[in-house]
Amino acid sequence: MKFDQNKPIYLQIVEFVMESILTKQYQTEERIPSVRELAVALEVNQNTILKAYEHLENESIIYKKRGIGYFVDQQGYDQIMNIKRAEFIQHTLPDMFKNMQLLNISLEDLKSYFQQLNNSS
Amino acid sequence: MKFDQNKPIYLQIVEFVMESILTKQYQTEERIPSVRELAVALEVNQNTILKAYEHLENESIIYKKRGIGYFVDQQGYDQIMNIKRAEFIQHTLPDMFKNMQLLNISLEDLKSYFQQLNNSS
Amino acid sequence: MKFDQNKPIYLQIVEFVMESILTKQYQTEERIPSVRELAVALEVNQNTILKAYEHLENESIIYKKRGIGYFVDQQGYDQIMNIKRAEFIQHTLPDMFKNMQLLNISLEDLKSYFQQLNNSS
Amino acid sequence: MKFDQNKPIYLQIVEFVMESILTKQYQTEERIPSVRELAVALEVNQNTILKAYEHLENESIIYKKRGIGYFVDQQGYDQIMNIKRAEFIQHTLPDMFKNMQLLNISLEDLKSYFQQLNNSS
DNA sequence: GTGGTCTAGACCACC
DNA sequence: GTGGTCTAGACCACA
Repeated sequence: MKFDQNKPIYLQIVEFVMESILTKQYQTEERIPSVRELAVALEVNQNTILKAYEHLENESIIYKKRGIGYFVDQQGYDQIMNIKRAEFIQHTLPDMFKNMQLLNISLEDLKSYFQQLNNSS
Repeated sequence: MKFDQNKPIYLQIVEFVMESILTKQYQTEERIPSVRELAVALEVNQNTILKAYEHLENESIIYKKRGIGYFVDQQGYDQIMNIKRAEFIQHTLPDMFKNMQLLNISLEDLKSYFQQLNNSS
Repeated sequence: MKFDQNKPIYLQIVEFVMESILTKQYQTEERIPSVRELAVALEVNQNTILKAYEHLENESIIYKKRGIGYFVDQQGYDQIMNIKRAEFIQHTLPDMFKNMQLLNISLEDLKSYFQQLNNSS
Repeated sequence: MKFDQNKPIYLQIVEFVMESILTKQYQTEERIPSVRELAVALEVNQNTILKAYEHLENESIIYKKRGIGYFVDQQGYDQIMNIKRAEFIQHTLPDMFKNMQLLNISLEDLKSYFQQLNNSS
């Protein structure tokens, strides 16, 4: 996996796990990869994975069973939705609207970008 | 001026100068405040201002004359637009579209958010 | 290491690192000394080393990994060659030819200087 | 006149005057432009011209008559030749030979560069 | 006056 | 451990 050097790696891993849960790759109450496994898979220090998992644990998205591993919390999916929705409305949207004004981009332009991205992916 | 504690001050100053140019408060080829002046005005160290100015100089947004000061580059305005546009298309947009899919938000929803923000401001 | 008092120390460090790469003392993708290490070794402030490294990073000669260190960029060697070649052709050469005319020195004279220097070294 | 922002302007003016003397545009014992005149002509601060003239005076290349102006010294021409020759041999040449080795440029290559420049000028 | 370099030292986030 | 930000203050060359 390639990481953006401008954002903390552990936060990018948090994102990665969140998306895996949102897309149901990790189901509710299912065990997620161990710290070691993921560290090897992503070619990252174990401490970095641990920090990401602790972060997710603090947000009640995953929980750990001692000696066994980390599991997707029952309320994990909903928690992620809440967090993502809040961030979207409080940061992503205002930020985007501000830039649209500065760059003179209209909602119509947005629509065509949207279609372009959909076609290419 | 109050600074966001989560972002480097010098980058916030970079933003500040860019917006001053975008809004024509600093005109093309006009002299911008000296390092010392701005340091006093913003209550930060001179080195912090200098770092911001050097950053802007690297992006060809401002240039310096020895012993005189910093000036808005002829192509400064366009450079800022290029930078902002690139960031918008490469990061803001894909990020937003991805979140829209995950959060199940449609373009129609976006439109109504847009109108809400416009009314309230 | 002794520094020439007429040139900024950080630029002399830039030169030093470049030559270490050119002479293969630092190999491609190899880690170079940490900011602190080099600061101690050269007896200068950490900020001075950092400034040199940032300069080299801007020229795509080295790159950094968060929390790990600086590494020689894949294209580092070529970049240095490009920079040095450009400087040679745009500055050193025209400067020399101009002086040769003013001082009435011919290409033949140059050849003998060249041989003198080679013999003495 | 356009100045290289990387070198002190007053030194570039020193160069300019030296070349004017070498090419006999300013003859021995002839009066050179007044500080004010040259300042206007080159669009530079008078202090800058003054600094250049004082520098040239220190090297016995020009001398001043109070209330009248600056004049090319009797030994001015020879002085310039000495200075330029010394600099050429001590700095320009070794610097160039060093770069030639690093860049893998031979004396033959130099010859062709030389002819190119002669043709284009 | 202007920008620029450098230091010593503190403090931070990240790996 | 790593890089990075920031400060206070000194000192310099240049216009």
